[in-house]
Amino acid sequence: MRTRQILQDGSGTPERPQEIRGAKVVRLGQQSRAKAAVGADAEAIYRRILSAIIEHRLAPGRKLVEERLAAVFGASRAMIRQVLTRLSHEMVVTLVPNRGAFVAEPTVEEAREVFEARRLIEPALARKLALSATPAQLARLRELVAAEEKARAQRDRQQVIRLSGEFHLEIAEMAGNAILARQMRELTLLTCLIIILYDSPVGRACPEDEHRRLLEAFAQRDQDTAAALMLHHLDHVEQSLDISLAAQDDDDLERIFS
Amino acid sequence: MRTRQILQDGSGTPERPQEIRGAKVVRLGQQSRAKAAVGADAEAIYRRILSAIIEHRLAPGRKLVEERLAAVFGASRAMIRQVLTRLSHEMVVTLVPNRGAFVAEPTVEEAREVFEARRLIEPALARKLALSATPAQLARLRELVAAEEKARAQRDRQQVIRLSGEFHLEIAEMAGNAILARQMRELTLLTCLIIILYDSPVGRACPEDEHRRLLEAFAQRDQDTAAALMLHHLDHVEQSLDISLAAQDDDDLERIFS
DNA sequence: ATAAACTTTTTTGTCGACAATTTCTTGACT
DNA sequence: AGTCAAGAAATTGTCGACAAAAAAGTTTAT
Repeated sequence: MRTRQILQDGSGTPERPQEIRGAKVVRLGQQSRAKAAVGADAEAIYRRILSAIIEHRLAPGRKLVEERLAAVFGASRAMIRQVLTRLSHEMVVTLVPNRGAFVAEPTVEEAREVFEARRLIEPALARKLALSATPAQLARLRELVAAEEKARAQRDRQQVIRLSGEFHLEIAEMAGNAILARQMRELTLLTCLIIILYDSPVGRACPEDEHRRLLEAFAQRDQDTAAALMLHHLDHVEQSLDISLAAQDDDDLERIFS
Repeated sequence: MRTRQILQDGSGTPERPQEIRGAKVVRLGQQSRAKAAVGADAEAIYRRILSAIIEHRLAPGRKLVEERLAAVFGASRAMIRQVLTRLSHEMVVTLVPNRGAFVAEPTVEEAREVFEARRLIEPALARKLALSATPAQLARLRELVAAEEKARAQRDRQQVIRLSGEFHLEIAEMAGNAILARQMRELTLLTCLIIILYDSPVGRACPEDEHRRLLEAFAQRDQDTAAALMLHHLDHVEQSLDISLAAQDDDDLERIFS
């Protein structure tokens, strides 16, 4: 993956002193190729943990013990702590006082809310991008869709989820509203967790070519179609979860008696 | 708050710490009456600093020196640091590596983006609330509007800004989507900063009774009117800033040559 | 055998100290 | 004077140590 120059990330936009700043662009946490067992800045650790969560190597609910992580990354506990608080602000990790950090487990209610939020925001972003997309941007999106289709062909479900999220995030960033892009990043990350949690392994026929059709609408500057497709796509993804949303209720037994 | 029973499984480490969460509801940082010079948990410090920023006692761009704050609140520097990173994640404070923390100064571009985001989200929330508002909720909103009108009558501009933000935030929370409410909190906080920065002292005729009319639409369960009023209101507020948005360009001299 | 009470171990929370960096001050030079 | 450089002061970044809390393990009594 190439390092792209986009100003974003959860820790706030660097106001006045525009550049300074590490400048590393953090997407949905693609795994860093360098295995680098030692020497680690907070940014790198952040990305590796995020990757592990997105790629489901750290399952939702999993406890993240500070000292353990510190040992793994050859970092101090303070640094791990810093990373965990950042992840908790991004809602990927739940921080429970005196208990520790856990990979977030969005509830069914939260899942519904996330999709409701996305339905409000993303069609509007699609509309914007349809109006303004440059050839370079379209090429970049095509690249992502191609990678996703390839991963799908190889039945690499984790990569499909990650790349699909990245596709939506890229659209948000291209739409030219950094604030909304930031919020979409949160929603996209949450969506990855939700899919991991609530996706039914049976009815797997989700986005298929919907991303590609969306892309075509961008290319043709067809705002209405782009917005409509995006809305439909989101509904589609949410629908594919509904089955398990119901099934999940059984699992809530412990929560009911508390 | 209740402590929930967490089931720890032998092999892996799946747990579910759902929803213990901060629990304390933090609004836009109403000033705590207790001046409490000593003994301070992170939450209290957070609220006091946020209050100071919202109420413009800490102006945008102002540097926040850790040790100074630690002395003021009788807390350790580590604790201040924790609060500052939280504020930076909420975009109220900008954290510059090796330089320190500064009260955020949203750019004109960011201001535009914030209002664009709000136009997408808030009319939908207004529509939802119009459908579901309970008498108690309406009473609470009436209370807020009354307080705002009183502050306006007393020409207490800071309180007007704060209460106005609180009104919008309350609507977001009542609308029944916690994710969106959270995002609206960020946007509302940013809006407070934006108004402080870019409000023209001349054309002061902003929301007037718009909040009250919105409230009436809720009371009558008139979804369409509520959404339309909200949209109009947001445009109105943004318009009132436009004059200074242009004027601000002059001020950007330093930014241009950097 | 079960459950409560106690003890040990693990894990998190907090602080102060030291190193690295930036900012301010002083002084020399053109 | 103005600019630059070196030193001093202030400020941030990082770490390890200790205290507090929770979890796991052990004993004891019923």
